[in-house]
Parts: sequence; structure tokens; C-alpha cells
Amino acid sequence: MICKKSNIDGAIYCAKCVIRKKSIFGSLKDDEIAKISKYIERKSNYPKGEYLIKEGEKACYSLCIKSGYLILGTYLEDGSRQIFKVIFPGEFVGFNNSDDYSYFVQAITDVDACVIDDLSVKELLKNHNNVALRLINTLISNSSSYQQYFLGFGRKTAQEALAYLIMDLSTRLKEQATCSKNKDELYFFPLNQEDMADVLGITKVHVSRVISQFKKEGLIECRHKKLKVLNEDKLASIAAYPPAPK
Amino acid sequence: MICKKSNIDGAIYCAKCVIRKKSIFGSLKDDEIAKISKYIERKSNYPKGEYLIKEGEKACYSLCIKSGYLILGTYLEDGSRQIFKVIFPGEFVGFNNSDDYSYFVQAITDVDACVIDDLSVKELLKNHNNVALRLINTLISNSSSYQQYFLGFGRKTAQEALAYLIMDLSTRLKEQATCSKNKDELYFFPLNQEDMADVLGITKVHVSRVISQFKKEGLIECRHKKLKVLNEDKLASIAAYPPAPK
DNA sequence: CGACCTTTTGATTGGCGTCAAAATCTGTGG
DNA sequence: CCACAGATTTTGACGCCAATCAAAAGGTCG
Repeated sequence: MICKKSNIDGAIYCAKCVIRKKSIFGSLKDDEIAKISKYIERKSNYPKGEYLIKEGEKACYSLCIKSGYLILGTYLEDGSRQIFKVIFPGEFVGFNNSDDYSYFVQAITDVDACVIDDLSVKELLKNHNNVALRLINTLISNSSSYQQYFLGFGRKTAQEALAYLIMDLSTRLKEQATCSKNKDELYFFPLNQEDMADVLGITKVHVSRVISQFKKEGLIECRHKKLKVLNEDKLASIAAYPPAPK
Repeated sequence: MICKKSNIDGAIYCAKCVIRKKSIFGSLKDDEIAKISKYIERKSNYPKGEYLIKEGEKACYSLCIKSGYLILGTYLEDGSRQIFKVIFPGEFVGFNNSDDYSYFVQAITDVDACVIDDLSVKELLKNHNNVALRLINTLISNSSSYQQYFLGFGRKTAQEALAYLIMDLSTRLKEQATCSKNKDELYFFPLNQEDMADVLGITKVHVSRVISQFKKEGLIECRHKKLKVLNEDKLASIAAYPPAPK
């Protein structure tokens, strides 16, 4: 449905892209990037809350996230929701080998993204081995991060899992330098308590209890979509895979 | 450590490989396969119980599983074990973008596998775009099966998760036609109760209780490493993602 | 400022972990 | 072919973590 051509001056467009280095096109040189640019179908802004990919929809395009945060997940029949991952700027989402998307992708902040038709992606992968290799690396990392999630959440108490999730996200956010420059300010944190619950597969009620406890113990400080880790060591030790020996 | 050359008559060897079509080399034609063969380092047999890949070891080779079953997982500090996946014949394991393996791979039956040095794999991926594309597809499927596992196990009761695991494995086994030809016989099933516990992240004691209950209800029949699903519909309905409405 | 959404708090219930020990199976050697 | 050691599975008692139901309180945004 988004698959229609628009006229972007690609050659310059992609060369200047802020997330270029981080993306699967990061290994390409300027002259190669110029060639890639012509594949970019459209650049779009999506408001917070919008579904960029709907579960069950025909799979025909991929997204390169330039800014903003998204969640990737699925709705179950009973209305509950499982979030598989939180997507950060620079990630490449939606490329698929099946006919329909088996997940949704929803913006949880305003998002800025490029759309690439999947046929173009395939052509790209065919003609630019570098890109294919880079994608392979990305996918391998992806699968090890799923494994980490299994460890981080799977066999853990709600406390351990939440500590893990908070550490994981706030670390990644710091790396992105998306966080506030001002030390005294709370950092931006993309998930609310219900989102966290749906990542971890626990109830939002219980998330609230654990978060309250963390606050009481002086481990974190938070409100709305801001959060700051006050005692990183302690939180990390609660989170640690190898689950804390009992 | 396995990385040393041996002399296999590759050209014929790979062309006749039983799992060729299923493998990441499945799209290659005979003449291309002949060229691939020279990359095969060694063909090996591993007895049940042997670790083909050890966690923390230097990552330098990949495996193409010709026959037998393996588990891929990690040991936690407290000695407990998390199994991430059960590996079937035809799968390609061990290719990695990090220095060390972050998981172990252990044979749970006698295994027959080809070893390929990772440098060779990289060269292969570079020179044979088909193979790279095929690997991309495999990795994408892999990541959706991790997502399925999240759903299948994550938010579920032990009953639901076990039903899911049994359905999943026995379905895959049937597709492989590895199962007995004789209808009255129990089918081969690669995991024991402790393995299942370590896949699902629950205790083996509880696995035993649930399995006993399934037997009592006439859903399955099993002993040692054999198992047969007697009431597929019922088991599937217990297993169903969308968790059974309560 | 009011409607809605998110978070908090309390009381109760049940699933699964834990500890412990018995029973059964496996396959190896005499 | 039988006996025995070790592995695997079974069973029971008990306690705790998190789900559930319910309702109030606080925050956000139009």
C-alpha cells in the first residue's frame, strides 16, 4: 500500500542520511550509496501511535528507521499483546520471506523513516553483495539478541526481568546519545509500564508494584516516559543473567 | 580446532548429499555444487552427548548437519541450562559474527556433520550470491521461529507450553519422515523430560507432572525417547497460541 | 476543567518451585 | 542372561511469586 514511487533526489539524500553508518548500507562508499538511493521509495513521518506495519497485511516493503522508536509484536486472540522487540533508529525492519507480515510495527514516538519496496531490496541484495553480508550480520546479531531476551526474561522473577529490561534499554539509549544532555534531568524512556508488561509477558499491575519498589529502594527515578537509573550497579546485579543465586 | 584440511572428493560428495536440497546450498545447480564441495573441510561423526561447539570457544567453523539431532543453548552460572533450539538434519549451525561462540551445540543422538571453516563460508557468501540470499532467508525464518517460541512458551502455563513443544517437535519430525513407518510403534522423540524443562525454563519435576497428566488423559503415549501423539486436536488446542481463553 | 489513560494499592487465589525420597528404566559388565 | 550402578521419571508436602479482580488516585491532554 505504501509501494509507490516518489521523486527524491536520492544520490544526495542517502549520502547525507544521519543513520547511514549504522544501517545495513553502512559499509557502502559514497559512490555506491548514490546508486542505492534510487531504490528509496518514500520518506515518511509517522505520528506516535501509528502502525507502520500491520499484522496479516501483505508483506511488500521494508523500513529504514531514521528517528524515533517503535515496537514490534503481535496481538493474541484474547486481545493481549506480546512485544518482541523495541526498535531503535538505524534499524531495518519488515524484510520478510513470507507473504504476510506475522507481526505489527507501531510507532511509540513520532517516527521518521524511509520506505523501500521489497523487490528493490531483493535486487539490492543481489547486486550489492556487501549489503547482503551486512544484512546477514544484522540478522545473526538479531538472533543472538533474541537468545539474550530468553535469558533475560525467561527464567526470571519479575524483579530480575524488569531490571534487565531497564538496563538493556537505558544502555542502548545512552549509546545512541538520545538521552538528555543535562545530568539532572530524567532521561527519555520510550516504554510505559503497560509496554514493559507486554515485553516481559507479565501484568501491568505487577510491573507497577516492582517499579514502585525500585523507586523506594532508590534504584531508579521515573515518571511518564522519562526514567533515570540512580544505582546502576545494584540494578545490574539484580538483572544479571546468570540469575542471582538463590 | 577442527579447522584443518582433509581430502574429500568434494565434487561428488556434496552433489550426493542427502540434505543438500534442504540446506542453504539447496538452490545451487550441480555444477555450482561441485565448486562448493571444495570448501568442505571435513566430514565427521559425533557420538551422542558430544559437544560440537563449546560456549566461549573461538568461533571459527560452521556445521552442516547431515543426520541426527542436537541442542543449542547456554549454561548459566548456577549450573542451570537454557536450551534455545533443537537442531534438525539439514540445518546450518555455528556461523557467527562474534569472536567466540555464545552458545554450545551438543549432540543428543549420534550425529553426522560436515565442517566448514568460517573463512570459507565468508568466501562462499561473497562469491555465490544465491547462497547469501538463501542464508538470509534461513536467518529470517529463524528469527520468526524465535518469536513463535516467545509466544509458545512465554506467557503460558506449563501445560500449554509443553503441549506446544510436543506439537512443534512431532510435527517437524513427521515432515522429516524420520519417524517410524510402523503406525503402531511409538515415534522417535529426541528430548527427554529434563531437556524439555530446559527448553521451557521450568523444572523437570513439573514437566513430569504435566506429562503424566497428558498420558492419563490419553493425549500422548511415551517412554524413554519415544513419543506418540494420540489426540492431536486436543493437544493442539491446549497448545494454541492465542492462549486458551480462560 | 472534565474525560480518559496510566499508575497505585489491597485482598485473594493458584500455579509452579523447592526439597525429599521412592520407583522405574537403561545399558554395561560379569 | 542376570545383576547392579547410574540416570530418568514419579510422587508428595509445603511455600512463594505473580495473576486476578476490584477500585481509587494521580496525570495528561484536548
